Amino acid sequence: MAEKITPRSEDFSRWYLDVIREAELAENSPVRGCMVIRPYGYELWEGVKAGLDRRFKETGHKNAYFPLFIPMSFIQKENEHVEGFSPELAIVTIGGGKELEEPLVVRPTSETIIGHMYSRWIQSYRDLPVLINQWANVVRWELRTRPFLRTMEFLWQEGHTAHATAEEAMEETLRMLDVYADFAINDAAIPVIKGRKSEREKFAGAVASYTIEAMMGNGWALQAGTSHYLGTNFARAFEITYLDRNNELQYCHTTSWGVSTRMVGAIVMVHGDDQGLRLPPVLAPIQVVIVPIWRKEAERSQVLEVTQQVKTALADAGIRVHLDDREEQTPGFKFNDWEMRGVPLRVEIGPRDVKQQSVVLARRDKPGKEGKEFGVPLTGAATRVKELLREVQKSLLEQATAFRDAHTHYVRSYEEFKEVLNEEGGFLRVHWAGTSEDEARIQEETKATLRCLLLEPPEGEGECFLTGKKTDQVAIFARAY
RNA sequence: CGGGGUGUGGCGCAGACUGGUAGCGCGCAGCGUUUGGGACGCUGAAGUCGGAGGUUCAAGUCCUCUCACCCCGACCA
Repeated sequence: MAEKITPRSEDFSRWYLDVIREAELAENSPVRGCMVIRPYGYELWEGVKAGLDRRFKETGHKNAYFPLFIPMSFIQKENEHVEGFSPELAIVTIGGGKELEEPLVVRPTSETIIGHMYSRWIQSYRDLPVLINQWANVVRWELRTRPFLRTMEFLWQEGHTAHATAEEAMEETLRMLDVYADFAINDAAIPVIKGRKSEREKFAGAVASYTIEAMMGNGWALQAGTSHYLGTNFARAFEITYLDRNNELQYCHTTSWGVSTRMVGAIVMVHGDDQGLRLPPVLAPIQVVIVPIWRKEAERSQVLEVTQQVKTALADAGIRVHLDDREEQTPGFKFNDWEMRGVPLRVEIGPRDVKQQSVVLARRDKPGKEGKEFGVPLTGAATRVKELLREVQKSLLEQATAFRDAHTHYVRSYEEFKEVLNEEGGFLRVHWAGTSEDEARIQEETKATLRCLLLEPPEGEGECFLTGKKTDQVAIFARAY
């Protein structure tokens, strides 16, 4: 049978597109730059949503919904914000067959309209903080798109909070960055680096932007989530004010933070291998697939009876299980098919197993025989499956961490920087005291960008690899999506 | 927006230079044999050859125009 997935080593970008197509996560749409998220891909996104939403609720946030359309004038109220977004806005100028008096912007993000509402809702310090999140779609007119990583329309959540003081707002900004990191590491099994964006890379309108950066399987970086401290920029633009205890009018300090369907792309690119997807059990739509095997008609009913029992036992144990009883496919085909779709664990049940009252378990994170366990007693199967799911989750995180660490290099000079980047790629860890112009030059010459400045670098003081100046600031540079 | 490429059953492609009744693989449907790592046989359905115009007795093939998509570079969750 023809190979449907290009090997990763041959062409990573092609591999990524192949996996997304073959695993039926998403497909290109008739509209250029947009994608259709198919049920399996959407279930994965629902897993991401569930993990994040739970954490948002636990940290005191409520969900709400704001409109898709934003008056043009709102976007124009905050200077940097307009400049940052105007090239990528989709604008509605005709409605109901008539030219609109004021064009409506299809939201690229909702700071402005939410700011407008906050100015009405917030009067007193007693109204603060306001902690709201919304799940929504947004549109940015991108020229160069890639499924999940960058599409013209994408799904995300955007949190928007308002606080009395800068300290509180900053605390919130960093708290949500921690929430993102916790989700990425524990649910998505993606090791991420928390850091601050440089002036050049920060969000348009923010005072400071923070990021979680992940390394993809080709050594490139991906910003998997961002959290912004907006200072009083939007409060001033939208007059979000409150009276403090001394009856004095003050501007609120606001934050915003977002994670998008890009996270799905990250999961694909961090864990996937030449066989296809490898999904972390916490997020996998199907955690366990059962494949029945038989030769003769007599064996069929016996085998199916046992697979049905196991399915029930696993479902009762709270495991997302699927029984693949298709008769038109051979077991071998099913093995490959479900591996390609990234199901973490497979249960094989054939006549031999029925006789011994046992099952065969195969884990996705380890190839072939190495990942198989034979003769697992039927009675203890659910317990063993649960253990293995935990192990697979842990193992995926370990593998990704080991990969990232193996491809992260501390460099001391620009020469070394270029050499390592060319020969190995990956993350370049440097002491950094350069300017935005230096950053631009590095990008031009090497295509690497400053991904983030580490929050608490363990290195201590050193010399900037570019300028030689003493600094305790440590940065990660990398090629990025 | 600059550079490169491709449009032919659902998908991947051949056919084009040299014009002469549209073909292959996969997939799909039916039947039978199969089933512990991507099964096989037989039968069958399915294509205005991206679009428009032109040359010609005759155009998937030659000419002109046009549209769309993909890939590589400048901006971005």
